[in-house]
Amino acid sequence: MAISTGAGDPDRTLPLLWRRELGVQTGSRGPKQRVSIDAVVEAALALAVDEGIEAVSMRKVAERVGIGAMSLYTYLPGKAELLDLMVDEAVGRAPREAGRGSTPRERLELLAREEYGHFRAHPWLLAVDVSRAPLGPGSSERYEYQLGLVEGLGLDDVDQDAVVALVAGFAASVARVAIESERTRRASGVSDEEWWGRNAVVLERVMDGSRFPLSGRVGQAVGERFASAISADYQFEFGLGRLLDGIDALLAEVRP
Amino acid sequence: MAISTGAGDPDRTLPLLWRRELGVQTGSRGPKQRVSIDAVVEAALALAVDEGIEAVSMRKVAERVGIGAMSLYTYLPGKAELLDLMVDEAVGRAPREAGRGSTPRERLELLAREEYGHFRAHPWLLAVDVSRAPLGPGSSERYEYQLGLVEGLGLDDVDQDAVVALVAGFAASVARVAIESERTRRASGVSDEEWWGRNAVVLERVMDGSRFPLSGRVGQAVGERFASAISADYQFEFGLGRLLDGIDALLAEVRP
DNA sequence: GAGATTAGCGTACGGCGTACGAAAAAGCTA
DNA sequence: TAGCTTTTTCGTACGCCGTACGCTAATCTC
Repeated sequence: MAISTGAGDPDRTLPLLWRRELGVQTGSRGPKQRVSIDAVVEAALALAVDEGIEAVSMRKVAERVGIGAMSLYTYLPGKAELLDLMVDEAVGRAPREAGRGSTPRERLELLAREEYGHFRAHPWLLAVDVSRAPLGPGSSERYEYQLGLVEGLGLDDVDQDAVVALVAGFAASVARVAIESERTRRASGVSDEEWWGRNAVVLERVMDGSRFPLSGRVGQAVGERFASAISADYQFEFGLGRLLDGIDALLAEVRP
Repeated sequence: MAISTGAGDPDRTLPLLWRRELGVQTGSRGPKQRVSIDAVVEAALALAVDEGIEAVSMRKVAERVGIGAMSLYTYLPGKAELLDLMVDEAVGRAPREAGRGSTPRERLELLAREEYGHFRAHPWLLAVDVSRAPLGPGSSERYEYQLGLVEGLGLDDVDQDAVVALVAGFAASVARVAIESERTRRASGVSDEEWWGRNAVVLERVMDGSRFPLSGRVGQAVGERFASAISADYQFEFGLGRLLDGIDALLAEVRP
């Protein structure tokens, strides 16, 4: 399933995202709301952490906050909007310490580590399709923070955007494979060794030496060097080094 | 949603993936199967292309091949395995022309363009969580092909793996944002201009000039330069340049 | 107090993956 | 040829999901 967001009407979603800035517009008549939107979002976040994003259903979220399932719809238009709020909240809580780096390279490296760590700590985030999610305070603040890391380096505006997108996208990309392999390992309840052992019987029948020579050699080397658990971490370190080298070359050209 | 795969038992999935190499093990007694696994996979692929991955349900796939929904379970253990087969099939069909590049840099550039183009052409692929998906013939052949592009450059086995993963991961990462923004644009049925116009009312109230100065300036520059449709394409070109610069620097060090 | 408004929520609908078991088809054995 | 065994087919059903609809009850305004 694609846990997707962004399908909601922006006219409905934006005021929800910026609810703290705009103030809650609740009617004065009728019964008071028994809980708050923040409590709903918080419950959904907790549920995602505890049981994974696919366990976040309207019924379960409602149960967590102590109201009926359909009562949720007096707080939110639907599930898509709830996911929007969850994502913006989580993005807004990512650390913002990369400004401490003393060189541009160091700042971008810290940014990449921050993003990587945040996605590893909140794996459900990458399982939500966020396509043109309405701009909320969390993602806006993070974007502003990221741009601040490359301000004044001689890059034009478009390339400032491109650099931070490149670094953040790289971190998300590696985090995604790390998370996916970790989740499957957990779900299957089988260690890497046993998993490969069970595969070996079939694979050896099929991979006669001549058909996949490089894969056989390289796959073995990778497998020997790393438990696949930490293979993603090496991917991250290796890729980050290359990426920062490439960005440094650009910065050297444009240095003001 | 996370349309997830890899939950299946590899003892069941691997023989399905390598069915052409191993031969189909169908019992001789009883009724003949009315269709083939290949027909099932093909129908699922067509369905994913026509209506998107979230429309791929067991009931609809069965209807497309002309059997009852529950009959599918005599071909496959479940939906997870069907997704495994779809992904491996689609990956195996990606073009493999990057070997024509005359320099390592050129080959990796072609690889990135190939991957990017393939994901753009088969957007449903990136919506499937493939975590430690059992190795099938399609992904095995592609991995072998990718490794061939960086063979003999002086990289050790582990870094050969890391380089191709970096380039392919980058392409997938940019393709993902391109696809997601395109899908949302289509789903909302609203042009970029109109979408921003509807957001502007709320955003202007909230983004007083002082809170997000960089975002405001850069966001405007990006918006003016690109319709957001082609913004991903610039991200790709920009990122690819930096990435290849960084890899080139490494290759210059290790050149044999 | 009367009326208007709004939150809460029970019920229900159409979708999903798939467990279960009956029916039917085909080959093997006697 | 008759009966048995194996295997495919598939109708029904269960428990999930998101959410449309409409009633009840709480609370403010007049």
